[in-house]
Amino acid sequence: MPEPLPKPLRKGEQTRASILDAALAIASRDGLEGLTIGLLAECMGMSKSGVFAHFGSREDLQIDVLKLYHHQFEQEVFFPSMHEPRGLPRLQSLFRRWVDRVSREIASGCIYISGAVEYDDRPGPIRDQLVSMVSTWQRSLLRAARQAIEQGHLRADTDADQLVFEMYGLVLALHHDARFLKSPGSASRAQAGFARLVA
Amino acid sequence: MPEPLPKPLRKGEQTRASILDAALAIASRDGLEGLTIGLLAECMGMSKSGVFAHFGSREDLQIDVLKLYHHQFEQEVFFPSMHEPRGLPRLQSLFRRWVDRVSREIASGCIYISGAVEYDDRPGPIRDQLVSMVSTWQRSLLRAARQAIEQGHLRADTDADQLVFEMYGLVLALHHDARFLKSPGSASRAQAGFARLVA
DNA sequence: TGCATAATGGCACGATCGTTCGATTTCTTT
DNA sequence: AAAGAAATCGAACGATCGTGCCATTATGCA
Repeated sequence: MPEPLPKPLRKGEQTRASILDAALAIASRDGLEGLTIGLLAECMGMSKSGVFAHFGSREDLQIDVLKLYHHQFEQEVFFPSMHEPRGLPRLQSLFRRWVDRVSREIASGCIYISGAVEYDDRPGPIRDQLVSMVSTWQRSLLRAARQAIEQGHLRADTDADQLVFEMYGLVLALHHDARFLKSPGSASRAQAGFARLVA
Repeated sequence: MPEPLPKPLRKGEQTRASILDAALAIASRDGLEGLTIGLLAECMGMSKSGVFAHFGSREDLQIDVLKLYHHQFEQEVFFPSMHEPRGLPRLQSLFRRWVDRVSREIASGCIYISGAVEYDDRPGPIRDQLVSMVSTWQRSLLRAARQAIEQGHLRADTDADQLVFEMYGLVLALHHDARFLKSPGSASRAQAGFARLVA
């Protein structure tokens, strides 16, 4: 019997993937709202309609960019930390890898952070997707924090939600000071803040 | 002798001021990049060119909006705190009033915070103005923190820059969680974080 | 090597943007 | 009240946006 789903042919998927890569780079620098079909086409050296044909709409493109970013974030930050033992080591690994990634992103920009500002008052599928991803990430942090408390690595009266709130604040401050104010040494400030948090 | 500078006549200045008010409201909700002449004209019930004539360009309008925001921020947060005694009381007042203002801004949005993301990679006069204002605010916090150390209200080995970094992070987390994630109780989390910082 | 199909380009549309210009209305002052 | 200045409007411009349509080229399989 023949393949009922002939599986989208090679070339298309390949260029689609490299378009998505370029789109992610643009969205990181200029924000998801700055990701424009024309600019993307120019970066790819192809026509607007040629680019457009790979996505049903600009919104679909933006959402695919978000999913790609989420995937990379998981691969780089979340999954490696899951190999650390439960409790404080895992929580520390999550935070360290997170800070490392955002530090490396200073030149480009973190989509979770810029997206939070761009879509804090703009309902729709993009905002929904973004909220879902950020919430997932915060829940992962919360779970690790609670485990660290259970394991006795943190004081028993620690407020896990408050801890995650302040961890997020440290990374937001890092992004703000480093990327906006171009102030050096923000990464070590974030690390120092975390050290004091879990002391 | 006649007035050599007949002083810009009444009507113009008055409508210009109310246009600026509307512009500030729009920029708070949609960001400085979302502040558009057409939208502003619609809000004011007048023509695009009628609105435009009050400002040399859109960029000038945006900068004037920034200056207005800065002025309001000073009036509401900075100046009242200067009546508090030097040291911890003044620092606490600055932080409390700051958090109060951002909390009230949850419905509209804080231009310092959204602007930092919008213009972190977009050089030009608007970014310059924004960086200057935010830097001024951070220096004010830093001065108050140093005075609190001098007065012996904080431990002598306190790192004032680190303290300001973490204070800023708490407010950024408040803005993020409350405005983007619509999560309640963020204001008290920010206050709790500050209390632990100065303990 | 053909042929079907996928991938891309060219072109145009309506909308919106900032901005300009000239006419017109409204205000201020003499 | 008349004159002069200031304020506002209406229409248009070029640019850019997302998107649809159709022709053209490149690709993968028989």
